[in-house]
Amino acid sequence: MARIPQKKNSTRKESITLAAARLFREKGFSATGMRDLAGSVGVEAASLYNHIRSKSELLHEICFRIANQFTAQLNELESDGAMDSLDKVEAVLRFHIRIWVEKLDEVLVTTNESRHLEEPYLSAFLNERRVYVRRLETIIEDGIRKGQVRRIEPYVAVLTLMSAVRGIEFWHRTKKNVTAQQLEESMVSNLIAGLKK
Amino acid sequence: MARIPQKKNSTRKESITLAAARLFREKGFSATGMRDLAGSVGVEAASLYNHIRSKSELLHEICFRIANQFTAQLNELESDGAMDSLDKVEAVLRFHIRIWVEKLDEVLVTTNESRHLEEPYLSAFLNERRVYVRRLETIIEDGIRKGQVRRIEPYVAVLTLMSAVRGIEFWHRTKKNVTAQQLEESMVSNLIAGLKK
DNA sequence: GTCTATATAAGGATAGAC
DNA sequence: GTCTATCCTTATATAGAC
Repeated sequence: MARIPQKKNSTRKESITLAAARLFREKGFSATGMRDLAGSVGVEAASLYNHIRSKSELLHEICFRIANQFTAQLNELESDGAMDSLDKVEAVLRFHIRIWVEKLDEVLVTTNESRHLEEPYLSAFLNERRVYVRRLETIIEDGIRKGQVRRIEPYVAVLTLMSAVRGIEFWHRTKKNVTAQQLEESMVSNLIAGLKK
Repeated sequence: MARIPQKKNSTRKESITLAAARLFREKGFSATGMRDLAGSVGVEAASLYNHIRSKSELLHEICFRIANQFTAQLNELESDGAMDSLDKVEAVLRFHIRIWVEKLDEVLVTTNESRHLEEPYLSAFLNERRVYVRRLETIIEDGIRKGQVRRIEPYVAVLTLMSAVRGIEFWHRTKKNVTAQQLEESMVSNLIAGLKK
């Protein structure tokens, strides 16, 4: 009997991956046991191995999926010749904010637990991130040359932007007072104002 | 025979604590074994227990020492009636930057690994942090009232400032191009400009 | 105060019945 | 595809000789 094609997020493996993202975020990769994960999925630990190869594979899946989303968005953005530098920076910033708002588990695991990737994936991941940061620096440098951006260290500016959005982790615990929209606008205006000449 | 009084950072326990901070940062609390720690100190694992009670105790020591430094600086600052709000924010920001530059291991462990504290210390720690953030919000609100600070969400502003400095983690790997001074000035001007009215 | 040896628990992963 | 049972390794921490 032919298998019915399924949407990616309805497969068994996908729901395991998302449960893992949640646990890896809450307890960390090393402190999360396969028995914890099995419990949160509703099976015994041994059963997980019919769907995944190892605990490491889950981390790999989470980290590279997120990394590729960042890279893909930047690719799209850079192919747009009409945008000026400051608008590009803002677009990247808004993308980061939305990922942190919408996919907290996965992006936090990518940020905090990627160090537990096994080689050669760890090196590949770090390299992809290095390249990504350098591309953002180039956009900032371009903005400085064109007089749209203050004369600051491009590297520092990129680090500041990428790190500032990590505060969204704490927003998630107290959403009540500030909506996602307010958060985004407040953060964007705050950070972009700091760049403008 | 009387013991000679020693400076705190020359005791055996202190050097173990600093070695632990380094390992906890690099590998995470859970993934760091007592054998790893013993190896980096130069003894067998069992010998560590003549100086410390448990692995948890080391984490506790690291986290509360840093947390208390932040609180103490804020206490000092707030007792200065002559400073206006924006200057207070800048002073806090500079203090954060310097801690991240000078004590990366300990502040990163405090930030990333404090979740592994045992109760009741975990609750005490989270509460201290909550209070600290609220006090910073108050300073920002004060600045808005007095017309020195743009009308943004105080909570978002505080999260943004406190998170932005985390980028310094990556600066440590590439110090060569940007000095600590440049880093501090670039970050301060960038972030404070975003707040000013 | 440090060592070797070990107690005790928990970790990831596999075998094989159903 | 899920289960029970289990292998094997590693973990924190302790006991007791020196």
